Amino acid sequence: MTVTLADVAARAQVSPATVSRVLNGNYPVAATTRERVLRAVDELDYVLNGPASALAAATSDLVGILVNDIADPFFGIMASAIQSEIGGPGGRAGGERLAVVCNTGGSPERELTYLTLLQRQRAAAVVLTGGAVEDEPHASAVAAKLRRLGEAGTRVVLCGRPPAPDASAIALTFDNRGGGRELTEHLIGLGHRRLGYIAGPEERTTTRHRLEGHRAALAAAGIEEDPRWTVHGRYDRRAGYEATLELLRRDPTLTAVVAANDSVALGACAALRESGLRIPEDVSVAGFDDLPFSIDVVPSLTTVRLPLAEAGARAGRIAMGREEPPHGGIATIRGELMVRGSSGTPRS
Amino acid sequence: MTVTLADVAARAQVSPATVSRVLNGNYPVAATTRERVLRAVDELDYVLNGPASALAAATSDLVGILVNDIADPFFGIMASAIQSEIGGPGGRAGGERLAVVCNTGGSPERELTYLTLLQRQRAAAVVLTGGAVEDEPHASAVAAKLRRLGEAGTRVVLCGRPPAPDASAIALTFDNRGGGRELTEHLIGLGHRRLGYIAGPEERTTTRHRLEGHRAALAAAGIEEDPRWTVHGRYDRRAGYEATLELLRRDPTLTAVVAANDSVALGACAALRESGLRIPEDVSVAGFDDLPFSIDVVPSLTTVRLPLAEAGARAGRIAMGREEPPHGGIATIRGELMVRGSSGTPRS
DNA sequence: AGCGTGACAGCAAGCGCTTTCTATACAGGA
DNA sequence: TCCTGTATAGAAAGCGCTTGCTGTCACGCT
Repeated sequence: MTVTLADVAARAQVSPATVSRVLNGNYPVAATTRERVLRAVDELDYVLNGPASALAAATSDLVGILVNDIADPFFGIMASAIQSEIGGPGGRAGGERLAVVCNTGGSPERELTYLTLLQRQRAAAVVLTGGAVEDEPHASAVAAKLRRLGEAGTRVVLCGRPPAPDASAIALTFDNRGGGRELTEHLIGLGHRRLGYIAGPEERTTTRHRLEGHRAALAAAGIEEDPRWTVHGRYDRRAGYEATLELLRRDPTLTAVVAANDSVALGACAALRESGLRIPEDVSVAGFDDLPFSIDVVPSLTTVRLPLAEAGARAGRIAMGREEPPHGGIATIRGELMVRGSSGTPRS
Repeated sequence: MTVTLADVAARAQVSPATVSRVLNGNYPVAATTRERVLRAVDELDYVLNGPASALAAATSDLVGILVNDIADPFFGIMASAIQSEIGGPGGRAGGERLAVVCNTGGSPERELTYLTLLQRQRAAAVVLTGGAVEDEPHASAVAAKLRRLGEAGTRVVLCGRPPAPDASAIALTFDNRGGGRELTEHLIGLGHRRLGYIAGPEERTTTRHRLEGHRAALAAAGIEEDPRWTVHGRYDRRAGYEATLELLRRDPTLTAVVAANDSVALGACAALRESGLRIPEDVSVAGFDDLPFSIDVVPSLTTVRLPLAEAGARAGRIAMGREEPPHGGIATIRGELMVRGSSGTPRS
């Protein structure tokens, strides 16, 4: 039914071994023979059987990219950058690899299952992006799985994710804490003293780090934080919208709202406007990530730019063994404060 | 080194065949035996070898999702919906499938290579999303490849993509033409007579269809189009920004700008504002797709909502054989005009 | 002339699983 | 009691490819 290596070999009048070697190009084959083989491949429209070759060679050309939410540009941008370096089709020549992005939806179980699936496929490399879940049993399960993957020869790289406690994987981490701190310092510098904070889901590292940075800035300025000023929600505009309404309900005198990320900030802006508040005259707003739309909204968003594409590209190269891992296996990538229209001095 | 089926069998004191059957659950195995096997699997921390099982069974649990640009929420949302229905981890129970999204970057070659890679992996199904490239040789190469995939048992579904000429694949198409027409009719209804159009890349079906809809509306209203009113660019904000500047340069009297999609519209808004024009008082703006941010920008964007998530989910179910394909293999999905703040009556 | 030496090509042994067919065991029914 | 049917387990033959090892041949050297 389907064409196999043997068929090609027969047609080219060579042994299957020779065909395999022509296709893999890692063993000397005379030019004329190669030619003959390639012609046969072409004529028969032969396509290598991936599973069979993966089995025989004990390696595969699959590279997994785990993301929390593929519909979120934060992950999309990173995934895109990683993938372009993985050198899937169109990347630099050489082994064509199938870069596959897996959407965990932020669920620890799915993350684990995808990891198992990739392990099952004997993936060549795995890149995990975005914040991790801090739930203890899950965290150690993931760590164990990553260790096992590493032992099996799969290269594991974390991108925008805190290093594993046992440092078993190479990690490119975003300095969420530092960015969060800088952002809030900026607002404090403008004169704000009552700042609401819309945090992400409780159990995520990203959420915690950004919040810690925020609080560190408050503490450094001697501002005592009111527990009512913090609300948790998901990382999307809807959550930002609702959280802002809640914040306003709890304390209408807030002069600034710091959001967990740009999408949340967008929702916050909508809520503020609907509440009749002007930005930034009445309330300042700040985001995080600097996604593409952030500069276009009105007023443009004050935020912390994270070099998502650069980090992704680097992670991709490291995963492919095309770049040296950072010294010590861990690199911290800093964000850059982008001061724009959504932040201003508080109303007196 | 690595644990194999045979190791598990030895430990559980059964034959490899039995272990395989326990794992695949499609053959009667006594409860006590099953139990013993599962315990052994657990104790040895055994993970099935995907390639080996795919080879032996001649099927795999990979499902491919092709997207033009993973960093674009348009595709992210669809991919996410498809994936959740594919029932990757966390989906409904049963066969766990590895849904992999492949980023073609809009390049025909990469699209083709990914298709080959998926064919090589003997993918269970493939979903192609978004507009196709109209370049003839490429189009027929893709069609041929899809046909071959179909013959090999891979289910092929097109989502948000025009049906293949030979109707070889199931297609869920967006009515881009109708949406484009409706949108422009709306603007004409408001009194606009000089409308700029920022189209996507020339060779894409989506671009052409939306533009045709626009022109049909103009023609129906007896408005003769000035060729200077159309500019082509990519589907991103940057392109929208630049195209708008160009449009303004060519004809400063335009009263409306219709963009290829929401991101482009966002860039257009930025350019207009920087040119000192108010929206919609001086110039109306319209987008397409109704991405999540479109309702939050100021002014909120008049656009055509495409049910991306619903379409994706449906495509996913069809790909998994969990929903009947539409009658005739083709379904057209209509968009819905969303009239919002960015469109108004033209300045007299 | 004899022979070491490259440069290629082929043989054949798996890689780890699935699955068909066969074997065994026990329960009823005749 | 013997035979048949049913439930369950095992033996073994691949699935299509890779690769270590074994030729074979044509040179060029001594």
